[in-house]
Amino acid sequence: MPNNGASLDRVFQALADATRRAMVERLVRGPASVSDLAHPLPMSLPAVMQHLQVLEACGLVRSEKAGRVRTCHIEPEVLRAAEDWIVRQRTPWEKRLDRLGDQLTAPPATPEQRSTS
Amino acid sequence: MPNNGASLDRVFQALADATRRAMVERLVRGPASVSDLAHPLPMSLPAVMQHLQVLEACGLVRSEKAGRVRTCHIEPEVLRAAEDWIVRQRTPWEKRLDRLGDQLTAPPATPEQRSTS
DNA sequence: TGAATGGTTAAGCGATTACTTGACCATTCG
DNA sequence: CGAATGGTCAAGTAATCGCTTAACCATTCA
Repeated sequence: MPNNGASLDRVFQALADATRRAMVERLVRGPASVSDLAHPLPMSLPAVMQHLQVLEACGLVRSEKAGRVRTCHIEPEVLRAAEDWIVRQRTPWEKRLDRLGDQLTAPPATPEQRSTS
Repeated sequence: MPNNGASLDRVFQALADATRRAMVERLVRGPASVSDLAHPLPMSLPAVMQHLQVLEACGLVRSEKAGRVRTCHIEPEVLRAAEDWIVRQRTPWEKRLDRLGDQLTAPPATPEQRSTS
């Protein structure tokens, strides 16, 4: 289960594009077809398809085809995984700020010790 | 103030790389020099420098040089901006789930209306 | 002074991105 | 049937990415 690093790569990479974020913003308001997604975007349909493939590759979006129309919907858990990583970063530096309150006058100390040398 | 699209692009792009995320994970535990950052990473110093430049370009990290050592620290507000975008997406689909509870039996309706045609 | 340490610059390279155009397939409907 | 609609495939391209090596500068210290 690639719930780890490589998949976070893909999720953040997917979110690193304004077009794709716009597609996500659209999909959180409800499912949409590929051309619904494409309609407000200033690019060709194949381009939108490629963005959609990026979103699907990282699990952020899923889609099924019924007749000739493919309907896309968002997969909120993956969005949540990205959020979780960020939140997990916040916790350590919040703790650090606590300790900073305790020992504001402590010596600068070693900011980071070299492993063995 | 580029609190908007283009800067979110850069932040997510910065986070879309495992090396850069590792650097962030390190920095949330406290400031570090460039070579501190580089030490656990399987790549050359210049490569780390380039990653650092990406992190600085999006405001996620700041650094000052004292003597011959450059000390880097994280800039939590930018991390927060990325988190905020994700959270803002969660809200609409949570609301959507509420409405879904109300009208589970409603007609499929128009998933998205074409603008004018 | 001169060597070690810490960082920086520049050039180059293969891989990946974000598109494009053009052709094409499949479903639906007059 | 045959045209319109919705989507897909393939190839090409310019720009960006992640990394390397080699050379170099600046601070510190024996």
